[in-house]
Amino acid sequence: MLTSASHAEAPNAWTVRRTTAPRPLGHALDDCFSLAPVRQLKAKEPLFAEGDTKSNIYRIESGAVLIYKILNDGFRQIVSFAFPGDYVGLEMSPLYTYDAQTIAPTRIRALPSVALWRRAREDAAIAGEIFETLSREISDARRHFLTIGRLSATGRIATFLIALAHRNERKSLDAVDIQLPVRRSDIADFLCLSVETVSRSLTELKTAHIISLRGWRQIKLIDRDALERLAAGETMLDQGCHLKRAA
Amino acid sequence: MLTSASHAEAPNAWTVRRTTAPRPLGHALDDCFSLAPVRQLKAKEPLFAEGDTKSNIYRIESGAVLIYKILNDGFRQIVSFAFPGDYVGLEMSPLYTYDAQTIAPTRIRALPSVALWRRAREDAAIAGEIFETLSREISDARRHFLTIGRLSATGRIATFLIALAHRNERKSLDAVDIQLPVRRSDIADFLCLSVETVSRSLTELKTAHIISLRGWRQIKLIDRDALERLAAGETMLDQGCHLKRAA
DNA sequence: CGAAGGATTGACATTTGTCAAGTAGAGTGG
DNA sequence: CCACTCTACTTGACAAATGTCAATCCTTCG
Repeated sequence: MLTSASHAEAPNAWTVRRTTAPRPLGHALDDCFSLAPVRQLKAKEPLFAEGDTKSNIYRIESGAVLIYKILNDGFRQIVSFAFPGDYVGLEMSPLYTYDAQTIAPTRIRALPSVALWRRAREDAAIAGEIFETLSREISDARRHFLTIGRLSATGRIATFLIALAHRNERKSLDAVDIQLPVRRSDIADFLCLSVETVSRSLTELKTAHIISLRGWRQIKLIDRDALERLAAGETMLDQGCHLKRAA
Repeated sequence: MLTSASHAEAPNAWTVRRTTAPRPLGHALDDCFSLAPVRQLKAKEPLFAEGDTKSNIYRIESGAVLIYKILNDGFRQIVSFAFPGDYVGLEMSPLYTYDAQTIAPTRIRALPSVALWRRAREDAAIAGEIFETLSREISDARRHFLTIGRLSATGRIATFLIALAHRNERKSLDAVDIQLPVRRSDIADFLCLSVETVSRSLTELKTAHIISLRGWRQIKLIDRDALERLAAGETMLDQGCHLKRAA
């Protein structure tokens, strides 16, 4: 949800030829990477920069990576967060089109892009999984721009929190008590908001007893339905909104 | 620029790998479609709806198609415009994820999606071109969300006009006197603005003598540099802005 | 325990959306 | 060719949302 991912289970044309097997879940792409060497990075280390020749395609093993772009006016736009299992740089281009930097100690596997393309040409299963991953990236990107373009600050935050919850569910982690992997300013740069607005929206959700905060990185989703509604475009006023401003 | 496309030479990373050969432009994908039957549609006819089973992938021969989504709150979000040469529905998914409707009399070719995927499995050249097209869609989608998220109304309009100019250049049409293919409300729904704001921004550009308007659908780009700067994030005040409000 | 970075809050400016007129183009029938 | 009409567009006044700047308050970590 947050980035191009390997979480792979869209039923589609490519999997058709595998329908006989109970889990047409593709591991072919993953397998390519399991042979690749692991690289260990510290926090805040660059992985590559915009304009670099794209030599490798990466898969995150542990940690977290920020994919972003520095705009002319100096602002930073985060395009996606990459977490364990996610691929980075899969889209086909001769150069990296973004900057990438770790935000925590991170282990990655690097596979030379030419090697991957060669294998994709030879093995239709791999090509198919790349199609799937790219298709998912397209729909993620489009969903994200709906989020940015149409939702209020609070709606965007709600969307973000729901996405984190989903991610935790997929990984069998706690989807209620969520450990924020990023700082406020990262959220802001991802959702095209100012840090202040992110902060205000979180406070608003807290005041409405939809979430609760423990420290800066621990968030508890109390009323997930309300979050879903906000993410769907309802406003705080639409809802029966218990306590408009009780405080 | 405006949609997933076959028009293959946006000034970006993609052009680099083609610098050696003058036109290594792939026609394999196009060839697939040239055998497909043509369908004739009137203006305002639906091509498919969100949730329909994806039976066909389309290529526009003439006319124009709107790809959009109706949101919960009734708003319409236009995801892209598809013009002659563009593909529609290429991304891999078992269902259409958007609505599509013609905005003018349109001729399209329809290719069964299973047929295309089969050919892609057999022919690496076709698979490669699909990769490229999808990759371009990803970068278009991301560029678009930068536009939506970071630019003022005027900046977004400028971006849109520049994109139209590029499109016309690619097709050897007039890139200065531009015939708008869409209405204000389509621009608004594409750029996540209200119709009124679109109108005001156009008026502002006209007043600054950056564009001129002849009727509703004819736009002349007078100061393209200024447009480029606005699209890059500069504000009207940043520039030496001849005539702040001379009127 | 103190320092430094990160987060929150408040006051205010700016931008954009909304609602309500009003105007201009395009098409139609006389 | 003109009047009529419908739709698309423009403009204005105002409200709401968000960004900006500045001050202050937490947390974390050394």
